[in-house]
Amino acid sequence: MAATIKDIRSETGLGLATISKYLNGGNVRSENRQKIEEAIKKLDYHPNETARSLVTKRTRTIGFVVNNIASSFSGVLLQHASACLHDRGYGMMICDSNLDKKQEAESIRFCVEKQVDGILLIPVSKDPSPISSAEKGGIPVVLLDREIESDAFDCVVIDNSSAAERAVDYLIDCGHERIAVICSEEYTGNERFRGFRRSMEKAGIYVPEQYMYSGRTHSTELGYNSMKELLKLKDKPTAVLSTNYEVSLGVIMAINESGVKCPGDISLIGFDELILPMVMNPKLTLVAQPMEDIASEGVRILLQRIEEGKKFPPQKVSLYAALKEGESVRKISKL
Amino acid sequence: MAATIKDIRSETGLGLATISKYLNGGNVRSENRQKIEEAIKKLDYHPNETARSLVTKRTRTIGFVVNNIASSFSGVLLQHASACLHDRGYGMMICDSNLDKKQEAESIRFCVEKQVDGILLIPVSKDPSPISSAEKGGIPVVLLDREIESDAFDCVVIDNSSAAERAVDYLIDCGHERIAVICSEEYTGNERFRGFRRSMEKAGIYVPEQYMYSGRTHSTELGYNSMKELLKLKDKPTAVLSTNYEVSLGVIMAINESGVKCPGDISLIGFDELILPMVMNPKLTLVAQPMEDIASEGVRILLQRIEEGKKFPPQKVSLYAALKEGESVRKISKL
DNA sequence: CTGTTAGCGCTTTCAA
DNA sequence: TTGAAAGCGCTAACAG
Repeated sequence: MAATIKDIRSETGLGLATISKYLNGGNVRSENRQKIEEAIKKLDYHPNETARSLVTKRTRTIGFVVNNIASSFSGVLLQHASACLHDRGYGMMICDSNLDKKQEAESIRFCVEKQVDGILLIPVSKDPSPISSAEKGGIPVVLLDREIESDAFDCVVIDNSSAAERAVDYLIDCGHERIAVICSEEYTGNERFRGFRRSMEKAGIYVPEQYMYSGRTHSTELGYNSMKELLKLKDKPTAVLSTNYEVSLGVIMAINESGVKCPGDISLIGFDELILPMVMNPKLTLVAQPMEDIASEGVRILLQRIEEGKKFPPQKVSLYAALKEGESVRKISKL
Repeated sequence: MAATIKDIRSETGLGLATISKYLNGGNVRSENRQKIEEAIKKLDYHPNETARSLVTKRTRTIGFVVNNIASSFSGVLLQHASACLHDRGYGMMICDSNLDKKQEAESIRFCVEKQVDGILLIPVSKDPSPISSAEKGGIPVVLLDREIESDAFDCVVIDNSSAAERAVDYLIDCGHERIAVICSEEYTGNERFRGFRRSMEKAGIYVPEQYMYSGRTHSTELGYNSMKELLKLKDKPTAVLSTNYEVSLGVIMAINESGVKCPGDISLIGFDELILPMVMNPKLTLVAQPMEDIASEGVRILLQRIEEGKKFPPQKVSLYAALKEGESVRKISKL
């Protein structure tokens, strides 16, 4: 049986309050401090966080509810968030929504019952209703990577539409006009599609229907199938914007399989600087999201919200995502 | 403020014990059952798990301490383990050891203080000492993917050395003799190297020093650098065994960069059927680990251990990893 | 600075 | 079946 604070009392003859105060960094006469420290060492005492939580009503644990734990993107976010939290003495309880609203609601409910102090959420959809249990429980939620249809929550995103716009501007600058886009049908996909449209309109380029793909299927498949279709066209695009990591994987599979050369035959811009773009040949030109900043900002806001409650209005942080040139875009000399 | 069991008492006029019994699935007169259910709905009551844990001494939370959360391998294991645990009503607290023994010890200590019921551990090294805090606390630990220098713990691994042996046998069957190996310097790397040796000895093939690489650097770098060296050799190998996913990424980078053709100029066998092998061209021939089984077996044993304590001896489960043929190995017609 | 006392919200004897 | 009471291990007033 693990030692308790009462064992320390028997060992030292001091009162519980004194020991508790010592444990929480309060002032104790140095003579007593010594005694306590000895007893702690002797008994190998470690505070029971459960008991502590029951009275303080803080578990120093936050829930990380992620739309899809299998995606590399969330893995990296997880890594950074976990590091930030541990640095501040917080633990992280992880739940996978598996791209399903119902599971998302359950995950949040689960976290609330576990009395987490706050929740970091990568939402599945724009629907705020799965979060209701956290709201009722008064548990703050910070949204990561995606907004939802409610401005009641703090939120850290990148400026998806202008990042996509800059990417397409770049393609156009390189001389491309026949540009296709493949995007997932959710928040980031839609935003990035908007940026694509804006850039093309600005340049006065008409985009035929068959250059625009979007879908709700698993992203890698979407990328793969869409690219296959694009390559069948008689009037093929010269460049493709792929709006997320998984889509890019599919696109690359299709390109490789077809024996088409990139960037010789087709140029490609993707999103997210994860492992593949680094190992592929040619190096992928991409929009790099500041993963570490997304995580650390999210954690910072969440902890502040936990400290201060609703003393400040919901924060909407939009981070800048830079375009990183690789070698997957061909520069077409203009006439 | 969230409703408590006392609010239910005020609402129903019943005793705390009765309500508690209902909550825990005990027998209650159906009349009272109704009352309680109504009150729960009306007050939106949800039990406080912290309070419950304090008295039952079970948190229904397990710790997942992972050597390196950034690796795709652990991400997939995480996903499966999390699903298994949630199915059984358990939560998962995640900690990253960041490939560091000290951080591993801290992570385990952290989990113990959080009163987790058990720990799933992908160890950083073979050293059992970081686990001591869990042992002292009487918290069961199940090792995943790697063994350590102690047979006191349950453990789920694959049969690394024979899987590697089969892979090399296959290369030899395909007519290769000049076979190089690149392995990380830790448990799985060493085991797989043993399999490599066994196969080569069996076939009576001498392996020159410069065909064997191992190192403690980050795996992707190791693969990249080693492959670069191999390609400089005048007497190049015709095939390479890469003993883990990250190493393979590096190897592929080096191959791509050098303009060497796979499998035309060089054949490659890797480990782990994750995303890259599926998107790369040619499809990588590899040893596929049964990720889902590793996770579910680990969870099963851990929960059993939590239930039954030391009533049964430490389990050592070794799962079979199958070789999956892709197109990255050239079949050399034998003379 | 120290100790006493009263809980946190729940489960669990034990007697009724 | 039910309820009163004790207590899980700790913190937080409040007196001393």
